[in-house]
Amino acid sequence: MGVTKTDIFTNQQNKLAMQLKAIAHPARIAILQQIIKANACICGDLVDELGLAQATISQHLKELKNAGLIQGSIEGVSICYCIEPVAWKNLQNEINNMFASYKDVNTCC
Amino acid sequence: MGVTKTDIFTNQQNKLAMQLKAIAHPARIAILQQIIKANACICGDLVDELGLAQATISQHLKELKNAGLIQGSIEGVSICYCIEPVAWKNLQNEINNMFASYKDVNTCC
DNA sequence: AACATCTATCGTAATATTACGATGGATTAA
DNA sequence: TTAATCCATCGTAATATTACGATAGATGTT
Repeated sequence: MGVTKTDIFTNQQNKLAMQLKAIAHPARIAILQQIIKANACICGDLVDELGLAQATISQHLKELKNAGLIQGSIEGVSICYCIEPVAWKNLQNEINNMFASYKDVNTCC
Repeated sequence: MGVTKTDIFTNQQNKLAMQLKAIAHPARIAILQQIIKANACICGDLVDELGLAQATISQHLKELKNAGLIQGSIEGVSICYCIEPVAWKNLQNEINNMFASYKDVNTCC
């Protein structure tokens, strides 16, 4: 027990859950917002912007990267992160579809 | 340690993270999809539809309810769940804003 | 009242997440 | 080369999540 039963769900459901989970943390939301806002991808600035330790920020960046939502490239001594456009738009579509499938006929409850 | 530092983030960031976390599980995605599909809110049918124990489904429903995304009403001996329209649309907007704020200028990384 | 049905909750075990200090590897500057 | 800077990773403690059996409460049926 204690582990999610991914085998009884579809690949689509598992992937969507995995990517949503990557976003579902205030620090990672703040990181994404900062990356989007600054466009010219930030790196260690995130440590100053948010009030978290460097190791913690690095860990959050790793999760966003593992989910495929951001990408990083070496920029001199520091590392530059930015949105991974394809995954970002795919996720946007998946979420849109999910929300759009709900028709507010409200004939229940 | 081990607890999310909500105090250093905005209410908006915390709320969005909280609601996204509620959705960020394949079982809860499947539950939401089923509720939307059936419209006429299901209840114990979810236990049959998904391959999870009744206690587990009930726990997932509770989390969706705590996040304000669904509502339940007593329907005879069983309980009928459906989408909470207001929260659902608010969340849809919040997510849309987040994704829409990204302009694919790709001048980095 | 007695019974059946449905669901919420309790208790619990296994695992995952969160945060941070400390350390090490890579790159640039002196 | 030496020192400085930046970041990833390791190790770890505290807490949260996930899943399920067992049980209890509520409603409907006989």
